[in-house]
Amino acid sequence: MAGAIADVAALAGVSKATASRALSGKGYVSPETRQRVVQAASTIGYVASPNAASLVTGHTKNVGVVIPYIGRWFFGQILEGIEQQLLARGYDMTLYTLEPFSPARDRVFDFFLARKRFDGVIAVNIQPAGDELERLHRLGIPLVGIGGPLEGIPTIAIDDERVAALATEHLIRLGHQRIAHIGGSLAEQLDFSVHGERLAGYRAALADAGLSEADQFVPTQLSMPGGYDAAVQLLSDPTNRPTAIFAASDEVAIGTIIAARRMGIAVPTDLSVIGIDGHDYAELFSLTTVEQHPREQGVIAADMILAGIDGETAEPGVRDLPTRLVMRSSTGRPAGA
Amino acid sequence: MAGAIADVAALAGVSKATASRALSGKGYVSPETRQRVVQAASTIGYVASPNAASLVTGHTKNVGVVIPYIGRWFFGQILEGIEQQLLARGYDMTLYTLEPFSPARDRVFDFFLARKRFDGVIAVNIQPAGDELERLHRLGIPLVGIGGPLEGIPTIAIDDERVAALATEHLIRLGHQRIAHIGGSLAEQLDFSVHGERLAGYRAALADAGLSEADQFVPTQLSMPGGYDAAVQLLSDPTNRPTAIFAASDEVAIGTIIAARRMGIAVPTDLSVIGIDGHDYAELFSLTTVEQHPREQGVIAADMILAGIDGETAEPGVRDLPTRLVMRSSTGRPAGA
DNA sequence: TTGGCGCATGGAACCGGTTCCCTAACAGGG
DNA sequence: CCCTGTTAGGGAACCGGTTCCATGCGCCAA
Repeated sequence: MAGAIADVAALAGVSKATASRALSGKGYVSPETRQRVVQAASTIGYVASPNAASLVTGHTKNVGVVIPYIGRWFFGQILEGIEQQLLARGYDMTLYTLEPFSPARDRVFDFFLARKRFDGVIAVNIQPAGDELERLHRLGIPLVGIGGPLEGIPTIAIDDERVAALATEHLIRLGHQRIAHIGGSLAEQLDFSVHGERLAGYRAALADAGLSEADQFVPTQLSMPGGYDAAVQLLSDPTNRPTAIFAASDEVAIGTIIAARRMGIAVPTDLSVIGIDGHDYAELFSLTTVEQHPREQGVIAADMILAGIDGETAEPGVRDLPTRLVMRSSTGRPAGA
Repeated sequence: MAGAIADVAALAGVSKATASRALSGKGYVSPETRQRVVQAASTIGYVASPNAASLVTGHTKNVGVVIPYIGRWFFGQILEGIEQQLLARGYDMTLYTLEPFSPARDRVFDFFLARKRFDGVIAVNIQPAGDELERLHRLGIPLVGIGGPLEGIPTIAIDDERVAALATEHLIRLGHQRIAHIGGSLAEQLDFSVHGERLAGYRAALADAGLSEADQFVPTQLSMPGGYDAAVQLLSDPTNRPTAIFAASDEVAIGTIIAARRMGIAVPTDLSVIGIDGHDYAELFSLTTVEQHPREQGVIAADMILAGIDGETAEPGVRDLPTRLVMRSSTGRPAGA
């Protein structure tokens, strides 16, 4: 191996100890000596081995991220935010995907996370099952969550119930009385408390407006095809059709719009559609939505975990991020109004 | 810290050496001793420190992945494939996003990749600039590429030129004579040789059919909004309108379809649209496309890098993966035919 | 009986850094 | 002039594993 610190030290004519101090900038080293060491390091092409350093310092400069999917827009945005921030601070990001009911869960928790490879772990939309939460805490390193609340872990999220209520109220204010909801399956609830909360927000808003009997919920996959299928199901009976649909995500909302178009139902004249996310494609479909900013969430989570690694103790609990209703032309007054 | 191998050894009443052998399964250990050691390890809750092990073995069980974006469908699929395969083999995946002209490039190459933290590196759609390629090789570890060809590195890809020709020929076979191409900007060519090759394939197919004078290329972002904008530009003049569009990606194709619908142009009656990718959403839009399988590509790349780490030397060069034309109803004969 | 071999195990070196502790030189203050 | 504090730098321990080498023992063949 070309380039251990001993070689640098030898070339510069100093001890390993001095070479280390010179390169790290800690401790007393005369300017000339430092200069010599730096020079030697660069001629050799020396790069420090993080493994060796971690071994003694106990810091790995590596953060683990556990996330259910990579490919979906929402999660991709979060990852980009996290990665950007970690990179800027000199940290690596090691990624594990942990699909809801994957048999790999145990493996990830036991084998990968348990080893002392990380300075901190960010759990994105992971609802720990069984003793998984305890195992996370046992790691003894800072933890940060994004999404659902995690016992004893500082978490950033949006207030899903309130956001859902906000979206539903927007439809109510426009005059709609028959408002359906297409949302995440409650069977997947294990990993996404989000689904239940958005449904609850929808129902609370209906109840507040005295529209509870109009409650109509169709569960589906949170994707465009999922939204499409659910919408077809919901809109196929012309005699009994909602005038507005609150979709739990923008992709679902877009799928809904496509279904409506294909069925000859005009949006927003015959059907208003609102989503949640602020997806990159929302504008293309003129979609009214409540924006959250997943990329921002990733940035904030990274900042929090870095602060935790630096010794600041964040109090557990959920920190709600602001959201914003963005009106476009997929929503309007119902035909009768 | 609770649980170094020395503690395990002490509890089992053996030496560190024996404990290590018992746990790794290498070397001679009597069954009873092994049993005792394993027992001790589990009562203590011992997990090996990969850093310490890497230090002496030289293997980190960690693969670096460099990729231009995370959030886009295509790259997300690749990542899922890579990650799944690495996880199954006990490897970690550390991720760096390297956007085409990002100033972070140098940082990634110098600071992150240069350290001896990886057993191998997978470069996804990275066209190295300047001495970046040489720096990759200098790492002295197995390298695998996905996408564009990389000098001296085994790469898996699809034959972009042929795929583009295939798609274009499909349109020609249907009887189209005015076929436009919406593709990636050649200014981004630095990172995506793909763009140029697809354009070349398109032109070659036109030339073969004696339609060269119909060549009409509009560069754009490879996304739905990108496709939408380009399509609007391409279709806005009714007197001079192509009857078919070959889009360089499915997202572009979908954006094109949306634009056409909004402009009152029927697909496929007035306009045929074909894409490339096999996107999850292709079916929803009845999109004819040439399927590649990015997730598969990720799996194969992971297998190759693991083989390389195991000492098998793969010869450099591009390994082309099969693709498949999937016909749906976004393409058809031109109106006049 | 002796030599050699296979198995089981312990001691110690080693991987490549960081850091503690110690010494030395050279101030400045009393 | 001596004591103390500050700056520079070296030696060595240490982080937590893996692996080389040496040792001991039982057993079989010569």
